[in-house]
Amino acid sequence: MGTKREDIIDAANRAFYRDGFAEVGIDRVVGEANVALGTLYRHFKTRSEVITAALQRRHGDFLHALEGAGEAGKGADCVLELFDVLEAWSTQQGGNGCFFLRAAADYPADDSIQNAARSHKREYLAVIEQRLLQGGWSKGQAEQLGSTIFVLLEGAVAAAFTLGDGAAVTTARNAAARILGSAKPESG
Amino acid sequence: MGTKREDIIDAANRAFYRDGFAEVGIDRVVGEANVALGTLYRHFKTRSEVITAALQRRHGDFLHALEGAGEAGKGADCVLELFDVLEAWSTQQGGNGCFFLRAAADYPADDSIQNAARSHKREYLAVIEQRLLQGGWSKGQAEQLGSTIFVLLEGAVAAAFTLGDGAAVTTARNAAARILGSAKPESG
DNA sequence: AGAAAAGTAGAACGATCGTTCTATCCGAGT
DNA sequence: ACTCGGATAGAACGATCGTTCTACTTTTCT
Repeated sequence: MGTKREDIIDAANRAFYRDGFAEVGIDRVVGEANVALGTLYRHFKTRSEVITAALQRRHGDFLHALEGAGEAGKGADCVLELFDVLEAWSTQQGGNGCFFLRAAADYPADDSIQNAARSHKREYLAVIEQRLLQGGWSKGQAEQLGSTIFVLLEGAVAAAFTLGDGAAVTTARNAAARILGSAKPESG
Repeated sequence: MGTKREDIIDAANRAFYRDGFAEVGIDRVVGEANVALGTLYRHFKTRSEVITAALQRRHGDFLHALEGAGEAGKGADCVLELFDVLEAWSTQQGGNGCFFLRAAADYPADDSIQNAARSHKREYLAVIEQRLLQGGWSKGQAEQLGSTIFVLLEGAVAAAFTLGDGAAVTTARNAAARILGSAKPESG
């Protein structure tokens, strides 16, 4: 059905993520989506709605990628697999940093964009904590370790963007492994 | 002398960092700088030059803040003080994430902006490695640990922005302390 | 088949934006 | 006193952008 709508959202995701919100306009999005201008404005009331839809779609895709791997792991492995998913995801997307942070920073006055970014990060953190619980850590440990893993994952995408390669994800993964190893679920 | 120029750069830093590149124009900068439009264009040839100057100024201020603290520490302390400086800096600036990453993401086709962001991060990483050397770690350890500390620092500002409070910096600092503790310079 | 909905190409509009220009004014230096 | 470089306010311009509109064609549904 709404395949045109999906095309627009896909194109918006690619264009905005690759070239930045400041440099791509609606015309670039319709051009990359192979869609008429009127079609976009039939599906979305405003540019802000396009961006919000792109964020929501990316959130769904990312969560799907997260849940598609590492659910069977035990101990630290099911947490560390988050880094593997992130590395594949980041390089596949182009390694231009976190799309949600970029959108939130560019449109601090846009409530729907702020909401999309905030709720994404909340759910992301929740997934991390759930993996820690699944790995055998207690609820209190999961909250504490979850924040640390979250910082490492966020730092990984930021550093990968800055340094231009995905080695930072491996660095973050190693750090996470060391920290998880020194706070084993058996010993807590 | 060039106090008007400084006013413009200051205002650009505040406005762009607070409200994002997509939402603030040259008129907002001149308005916040209490300066005439012609004055801005006497000092800068283009908007891109204003942004680049803002980045360079912020780089200088940040490095100055870094070098102003923790130079006397020994061992892990002189590295961990980077987190303390970052926390003060981040909350003082408003906690809207890394200005350089945001600029680099928004203007991927602007060479001077890309250069300013890239060289900032390079120097930042160099400061971290220098602190590790100062703390007694070997050159090889400094490079390896430096990447990890860098990831933690980058993750700290990103997470602080997302979660809205500075607790992420403390989380990152604790993680850094644990990692530095398990790779003591005496034992390497 | 026929009607309703969705899509297309492109013109058009109003607003905004980056940039330039004009005219005037102020302050410092020989 | 006269000039000259920097500052000011604001008009002006061309480009772009987001959004709407028109006219036409295609798809979809019953």
